[in-house]
Amino acid sequence: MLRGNIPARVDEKGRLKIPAAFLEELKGYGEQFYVTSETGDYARIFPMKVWEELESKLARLSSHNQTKQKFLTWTNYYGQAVEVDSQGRVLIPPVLREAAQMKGDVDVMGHLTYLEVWNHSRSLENLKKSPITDEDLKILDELGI
Amino acid sequence: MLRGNIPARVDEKGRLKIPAAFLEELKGYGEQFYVTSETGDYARIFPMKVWEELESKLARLSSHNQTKQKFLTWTNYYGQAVEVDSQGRVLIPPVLREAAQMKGDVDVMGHLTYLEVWNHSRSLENLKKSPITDEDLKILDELGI
DNA sequence: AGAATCGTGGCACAAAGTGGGAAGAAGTGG
DNA sequence: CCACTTCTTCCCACTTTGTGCCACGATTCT
Repeated sequence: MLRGNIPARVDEKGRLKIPAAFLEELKGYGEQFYVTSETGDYARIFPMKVWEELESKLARLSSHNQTKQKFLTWTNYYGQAVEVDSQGRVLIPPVLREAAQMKGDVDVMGHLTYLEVWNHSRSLENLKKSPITDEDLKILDELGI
Repeated sequence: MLRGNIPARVDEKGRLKIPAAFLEELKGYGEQFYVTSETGDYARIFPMKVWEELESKLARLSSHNQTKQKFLTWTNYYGQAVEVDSQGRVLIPPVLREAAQMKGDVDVMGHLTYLEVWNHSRSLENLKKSPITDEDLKILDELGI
């Protein structure tokens, strides 16, 4: 399972080196990945199999389901199938590279079955937006966490 | 169960030697650990199994639960899976090393199922900020402690 | 006091990350 | 349909970071 955050860089050519710790975990899935986003604020990197499962879940929904349609429209817009190269790098598709500001310093976070990549400064802004309050701590405490 | 406080040091390379007393207690859990923090003020070292249990507790909550989301956002940001080496050391991930000032003297405290590590001088400040008040003593007394 | 264990630091090797060049492929415009 | 440009991919080399190993010093236990 993919967990935690490893800082990385996207080079001039839009290539992202997948941190070794994640690559190790992902190597059971082959070289095929699907890179996309729902919003364009970040990039999500799915092993192709994981994405296909997600697709088949969607397929069970009615084709008139608005939410499903929207999701597919956006993920299609930003999406592209990619392969990792021999040095463990993937090329971020230009559309997403632009939208999610995939250049320079980025944070690569594990989300159990896929990776989520944020532009580093955008990631910080995002954190600031969700501070943990004393109230939150109390709730967590009640849950035994 | 992990209890008490043992001073330790983080070396130049960001490695923390887990005090032998705690290591003994932890050896049933294997070499995999998850190092993270909610706030970045300290580091928490969870045996992977303990962390996974915590994750599954969270999984039972709605994905719209704000507190859960915040908690995961932060712990994911600071988190990284690590292994203890043959000498009982773990590498503190760079992000946390920076945020929680994991260098030089630190205090390693047992919290029953995980360890909490504070920069020593920060730990002192923290203690001073939360003195036990007469009010607290009264409450403890009522609880028969 | 002696033996054993624990913590600490240093060093050397290995692995991971980074960047750049050049060849190849794809796309564009004349 | 060809020439040119741009983007991608592959490969190599350098730098940084992490890891394993060993040895010394301190501490504890007997």
